[in-house]
Amino acid sequence: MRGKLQWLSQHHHQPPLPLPSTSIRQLSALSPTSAHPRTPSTRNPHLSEAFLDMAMQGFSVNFQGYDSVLTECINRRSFRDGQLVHAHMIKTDYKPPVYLRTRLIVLYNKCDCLCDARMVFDEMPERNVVSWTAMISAYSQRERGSEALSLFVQMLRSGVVANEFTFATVLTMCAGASGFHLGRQVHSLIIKRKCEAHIFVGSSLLDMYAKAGRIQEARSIFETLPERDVVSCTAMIASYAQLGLDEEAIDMFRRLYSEGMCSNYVTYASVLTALSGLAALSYGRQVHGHVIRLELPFRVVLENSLMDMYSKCGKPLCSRRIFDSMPERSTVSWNAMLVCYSKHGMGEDVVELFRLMKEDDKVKPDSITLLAVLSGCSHGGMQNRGLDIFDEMVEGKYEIEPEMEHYGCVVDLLGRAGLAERAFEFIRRMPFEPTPAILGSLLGACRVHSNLNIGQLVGLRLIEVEPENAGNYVILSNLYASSGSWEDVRRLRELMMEKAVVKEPGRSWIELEQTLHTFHAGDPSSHPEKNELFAKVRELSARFREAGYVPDLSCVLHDVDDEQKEKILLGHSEKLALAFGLINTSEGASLRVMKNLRICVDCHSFAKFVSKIHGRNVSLRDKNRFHHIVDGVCSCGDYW
DNA sequence: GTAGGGTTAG
Repeated sequence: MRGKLQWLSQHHHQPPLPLPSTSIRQLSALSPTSAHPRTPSTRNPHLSEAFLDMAMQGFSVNFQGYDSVLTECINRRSFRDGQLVHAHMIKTDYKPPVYLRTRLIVLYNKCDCLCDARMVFDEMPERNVVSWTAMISAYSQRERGSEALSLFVQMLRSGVVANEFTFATVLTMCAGASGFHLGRQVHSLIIKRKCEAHIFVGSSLLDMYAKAGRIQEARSIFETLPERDVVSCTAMIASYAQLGLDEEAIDMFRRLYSEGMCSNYVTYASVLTALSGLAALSYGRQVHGHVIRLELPFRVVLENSLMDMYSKCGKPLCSRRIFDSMPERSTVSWNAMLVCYSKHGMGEDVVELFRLMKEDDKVKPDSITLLAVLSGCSHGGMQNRGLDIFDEMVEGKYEIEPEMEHYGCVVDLLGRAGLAERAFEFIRRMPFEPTPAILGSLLGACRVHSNLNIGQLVGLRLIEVEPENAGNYVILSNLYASSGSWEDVRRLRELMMEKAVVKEPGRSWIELEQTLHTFHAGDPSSHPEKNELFAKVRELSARFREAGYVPDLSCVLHDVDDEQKEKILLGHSEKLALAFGLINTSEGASLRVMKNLRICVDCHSFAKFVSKIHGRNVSLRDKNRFHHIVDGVCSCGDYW
């Protein structure tokens, strides 16, 4: 049961992550200056002026002169000066060689003037691989994939041989599901050209495979790289983290760290993503200590991931402390804080923070902002405010077109307000076909408000479009059970057996003394304290029954008798984790439990009794949100 | 001269 998460155990010979108290100095020594992103050069700030003076006086300029002045313009991203240099070439009838024309492409691209760059490119009497790659890269950086791709094809057809720069650029463009097919073809070409051993090509290649979900292929590319650097190592760690393979991400970080890998701000941002997924608070705090002391550049990015780590570890106040101390904030920073409040059901804080964001001229709300605000209003019991904000959105107040997810939030808002009929009508009038997630949200609302009519309609439709999702059957079964329709519960169970539903195995975990303890539903087999644990859950259940707890058997859809159903319920992973926490912590200590799926009604009720009878604050993170339970009352208002 | 990894949601 302790399983693979043992990397967090204190029994390891070496510290699992570099601890702030012991190894800061060592880490500082490892911190690479070379890996810091390039900053615009500030040397020779008057070169352009000197050039312009000379040009005004009618001097002609030679190759070296143009080269140095263009370099300066590129470094300073000075469009105006660059344009004057370009105009001077034309005026003096200077015919720039390929090299200088390529410099002009780079300059215009850096100044965000893609059209000018393309014009220079089109007017080139001859082109080499560098000028082609510069132009392809320009399109790729501005997310103009189709133009970049068509140029790449033209380049190959014209007989110019692609080099490592070209391949790295094109592969980066192919990262993402839609580019995978092309990426594979590029990979074959790379193998033919024997470019694969190049570290830039290798890291973009592994990233391309990982972003297509092919983590094994990504890993094997990584393992066969002839050398590694901070980018290729970080790409591998980030790939695991982005796919939710958090333990693998941390294992990889530990391995590479022990092998002397350099880390930079991107590495730590990726490590924090993995720690957020695991809700490994004590390790997240250690990383926090590090990044402060290392004084890494790009603080905004790092602080954003720190905020998110604290949020996902159940510490919204810590997130806010970071947010308040930030010298500058991006839209992502605001979004991260809004999402934090939303997941923690802090509706008023969401609304207030959104108000402050609108007052800040430096940032502009985007689609994610509105998603966070709408879902925050829903989870935080501010339904009317949420509906108003959606109306404002439709009116164009935020200049953001509502997308499917925003419509989904409205269904959630209406459902939570007990307006299932209106939500149903809203779905019918939406400009989109409802996704399973939207139908699921309405079904959940019908369960809470015991609306059998609409619930049945929506539930059966949902099972039709998403027959493999066991959660749908369970919620509809809850609904049938609560209205006493036992015959329907039986029929539903048969239907589920027929469709051979495979449920994602339930898993919960709890962090105690820097070790994550994981529990799988119905399987405490390998844990040293298994007997004690099962006995404890039984004992708790019996005690809670005296206080009014009634096991909700409709949460079990197996075709077994009630006694067996109760046994299955007692084996739910979050109950095992809660019992483990009660046994191993001192009286009155808070319990922080994480679950990979949505919490079931019965476990939610069980957790409320834990808090009430044992005087423990329980913080439970499920797939969708946090449940903060104090004295038997949950912050979700029993709606999730 | 041209190039690779990252933070919020789902």
